[in-house]
Amino acid sequence: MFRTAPATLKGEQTRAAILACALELFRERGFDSTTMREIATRANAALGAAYYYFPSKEAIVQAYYDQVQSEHHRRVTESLASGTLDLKDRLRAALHTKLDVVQNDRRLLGALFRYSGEPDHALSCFGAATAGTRRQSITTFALVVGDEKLPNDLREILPVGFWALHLGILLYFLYDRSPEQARTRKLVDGVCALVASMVTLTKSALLKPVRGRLTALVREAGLVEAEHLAAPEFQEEQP
Amino acid sequence: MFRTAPATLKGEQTRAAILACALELFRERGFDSTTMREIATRANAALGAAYYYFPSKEAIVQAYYDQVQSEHHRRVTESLASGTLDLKDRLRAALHTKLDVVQNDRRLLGALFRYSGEPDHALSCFGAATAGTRRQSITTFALVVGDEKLPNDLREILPVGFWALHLGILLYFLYDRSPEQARTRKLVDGVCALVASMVTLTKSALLKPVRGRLTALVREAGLVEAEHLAAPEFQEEQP
DNA sequence: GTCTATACTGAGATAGAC
DNA sequence: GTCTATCTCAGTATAGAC
Repeated sequence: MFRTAPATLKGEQTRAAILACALELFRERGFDSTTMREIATRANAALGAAYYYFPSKEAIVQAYYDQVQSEHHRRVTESLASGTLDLKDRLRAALHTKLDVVQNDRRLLGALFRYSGEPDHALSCFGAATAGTRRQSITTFALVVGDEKLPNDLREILPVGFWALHLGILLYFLYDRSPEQARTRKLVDGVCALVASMVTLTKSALLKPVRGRLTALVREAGLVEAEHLAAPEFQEEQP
Repeated sequence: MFRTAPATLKGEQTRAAILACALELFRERGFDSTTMREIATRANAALGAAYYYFPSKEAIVQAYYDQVQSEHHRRVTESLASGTLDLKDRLRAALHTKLDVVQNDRRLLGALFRYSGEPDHALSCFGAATAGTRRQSITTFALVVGDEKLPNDLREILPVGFWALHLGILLYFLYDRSPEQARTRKLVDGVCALVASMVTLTKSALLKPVRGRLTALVREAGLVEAEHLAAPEFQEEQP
């Protein structure tokens, strides 16, 4: 995604300083109005140093997001450790912890979606280059599914479905101007209750055929790969 | 959204030339690798002229998309004129005609999503500045719902739901490398059949409560406004 | 391998003359 | 309404210090 981790301790410190100062500036002034030169200056480094570690300004946000994700995984693991939560509450925990992690970073999070419509861009959030990040996030949502007693086809698509849902929630969150994004929090609660009900319902005879068609569709569309770890790489060429 | 229509005939011609040449270049070389200088040169205009009519490069794509949308509305109206299609086939017609209109423009369509994560940007596809465009598109999908016999709450949210679905399809389409995006076409067919089945099912006693909760949630989230014409403006401030 | 310093290019965007 | 000149800033290049 970006340059490999620094080998030396000093290198690691420089990289961390650049990342930290960049995030400070993004939070203060937003992503666009922050320049790479300001970032380097605040980090007491030369412009070249910033570009040595991050190939572009957007790559810094991507690095931030990788941190967000590992922190999210940690928190979800922690929340589910007791093993006492049902599906609804596990999903609630996963979505709320995600929001907790990014709560103060709405001004920079938007940059992550900048290349979402460009398949070949290195920073496209659906592109091949970010498949690793995506796979990890889906793995986190696979924890939410856990060993819930579910039909196999549902088990297969639910992690990807939850991941997609969480993207939608993040988008809503970005646009939510209510104090502390309380509106998004409320939406999360409602959505989780609804999703849990729907999952239960798909076991009924009435809905079984629809469930089968849905899962077949998702599979055929290539939206889910083996082991619940989607890497939506589309085959075939058309140059 | 962008500058108002030119007053003079000559002005209108210049604007049209710039738009046409820009689209040519975007199709040939993609959005990013086309420069505003090249666009102006090909249109026999100065760089300043291009910026006089379009405040930014992305604004040109937005102008293109407004054309796409009015053409889409025209085609949908035409397709539904006979009045013989059922809900599934009306939705199919709406989605396929949309794809027909943009079929050869995948290299520029992606730019439309560039500011989707930035609420305040003039070209955010979910932002206040593009509410008009969005409202029109939802109106087109309201035609698909038509006078189908449906519970009122469903009638209220379906146009917005179809519009959101169509955005997802467009995104899939952008990433679809199968020849002529046959894969997307197949997905559309599957999705339409499934959606129609699900709409029918929501009338059953088993699903009525879930339907009520879903529609309540969508309403509370502010995703649908009066008269089926959503303008997702979020209230309250948090400066 | 990890930087500093500096100069340079390209392109989006703007100001102001006409 | 249109053009020329100019600005800003992301990103590159290079040469060298440690």
